[in-house]
Amino acid sequence: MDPGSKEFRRDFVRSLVGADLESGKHARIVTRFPPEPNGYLHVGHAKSICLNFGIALETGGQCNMRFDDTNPEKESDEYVRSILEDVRWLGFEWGGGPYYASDYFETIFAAACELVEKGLAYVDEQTADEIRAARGTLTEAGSGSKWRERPASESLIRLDEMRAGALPDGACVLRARIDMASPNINLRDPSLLRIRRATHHRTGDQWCVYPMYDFAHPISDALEGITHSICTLEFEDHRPLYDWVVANVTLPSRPRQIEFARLELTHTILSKRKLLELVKEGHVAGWDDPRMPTLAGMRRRGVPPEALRDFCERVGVAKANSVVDMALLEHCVRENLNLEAPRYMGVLRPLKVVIENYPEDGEEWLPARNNPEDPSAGTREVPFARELWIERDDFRIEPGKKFWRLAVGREVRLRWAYFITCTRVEVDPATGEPVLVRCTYDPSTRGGDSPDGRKVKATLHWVSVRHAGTAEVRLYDRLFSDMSPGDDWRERLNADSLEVLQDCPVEPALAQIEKGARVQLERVGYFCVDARDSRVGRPALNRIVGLKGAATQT
RNA sequence: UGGGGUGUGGCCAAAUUGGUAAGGCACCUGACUCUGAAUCAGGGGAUUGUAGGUUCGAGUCCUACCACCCCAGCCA
Repeated sequence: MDPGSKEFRRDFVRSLVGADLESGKHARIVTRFPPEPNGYLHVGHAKSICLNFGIALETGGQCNMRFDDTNPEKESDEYVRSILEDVRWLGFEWGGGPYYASDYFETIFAAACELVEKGLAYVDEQTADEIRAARGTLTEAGSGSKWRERPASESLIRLDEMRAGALPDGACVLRARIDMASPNINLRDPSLLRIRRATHHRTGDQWCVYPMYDFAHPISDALEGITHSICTLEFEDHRPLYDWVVANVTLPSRPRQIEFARLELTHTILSKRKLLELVKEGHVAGWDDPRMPTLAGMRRRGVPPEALRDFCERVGVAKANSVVDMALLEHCVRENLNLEAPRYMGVLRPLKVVIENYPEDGEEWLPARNNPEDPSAGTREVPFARELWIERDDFRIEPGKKFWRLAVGREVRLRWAYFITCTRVEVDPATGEPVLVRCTYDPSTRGGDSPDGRKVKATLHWVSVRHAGTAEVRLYDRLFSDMSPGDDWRERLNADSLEVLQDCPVEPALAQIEKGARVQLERVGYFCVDARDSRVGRPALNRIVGLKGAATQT
């Protein structure tokens, strides 16, 4: 793609990148996706992944997969594995690597020495509390540490002791000497290195001094030749510090940081802390619960990665914090699945129908299109017999004006089969609910069309009682009833976010479907055959998303 | 309160050097239809945060104000 083209410059980040390419500032673009391996990836990360990998793909550059693993106490190998799996699932590949900030610890330490030698950093022996107290406030300047002016040689010795493990945790910290009176608090002599005796998931006990994000990130970027370091808005006022490091440390390149607004979605929460609480408190079944906005959850739910990528393209990239409507994600999923998902018939809440003029032990297999949107998907055969299951919602004892499905005296079509007319209904005297619907069929309408051209208003899905397989159906819905759950999200959990239906009759072909398959249950919605809980002959179907205005209305 | 950002229809989001508000989602209507889906065709909705100013003309320039977000970790 031509980076100068209007098509490429869809958003302000791509515009900046395109300009740098056109001006010749960079011959090749290198971006990076730098998660900290301390949690699972969610949709918000997907936006960043699509942006960074997308730009690399579109410009013929590269995007490095890099772990920002500078805080051993919170990070683990389990997270790096899940993150790599999620990125791969989303559909992206990285050339070299994956890279790790921890691979640069030696270089970062050398950079620390360089800064000290230049008089741009010093080892501060105040306690964390003292440092905090001296930092000042939003409106008052901070004051310099008594160690601020100590000779470089002295700091260098301390620095070596820090690295050698001669000093206890918290004994001192390396600080940049910038400006204690800066209105930007990030510039009031920020900490660069701290002592932490913790086993790192990759470097083990090799180090007891670890760099802070603000120190490690620009150096990591520069070492990898990153041209554009794209991050979220909250790092905007860290940019002066990022630039300070890049300018004052001897580095092979000068990356540029660009910030964009992170994604937020209605009806869910995306903060790592809240997601963790959701899991820990048992509101969901785990990180990959299909209701979770995590990539693992969405994958389990059955969201196609293509749909998720499409969604990320559609939300756009800008600097205004915004909350995207969940409906957009659902739209992307439907649009993808409408073309891709083979159709089957299955009944969620069964009601028995007897075709009284159909032979007692009669049976016939009728051809059905697998996907009306895609002729190449072919056809399959569906068994028809005298006793059928239909959806309870498709029958009404007292049909309203707007209800045009089955009722006594009404004629409807059974998908791919026959026209049937309801003659009477048997009702449970206790509840008043219909328990059996009696109908007659018109043999001349075999296949679903009437030779005399008469029309029916409704087409119902159905399953032969005798031939039915059974499935467990999990109806997933939005995790929160409220558009923006906020901090009292616990009170806004959607009590109906999961409804499990056992023994739902499904057509034989569906009972045999392979795990992981995504299908459409006609007139009901899109489902994914759960990879974990399905058994041969008894699939567990996760609802990905319902059909628009599904068959459960008046 | 200091600093850094952002404010365009319900939700996102465009708008070359100021020239008289794209598009998508959502919603509504009609057509079509063997999925009340899809598809197709229409439609409603914006005094572009507010108030002034410059200009023949401002979302775009100037001034003031308001609202919201981020920052005082030895987290990222």
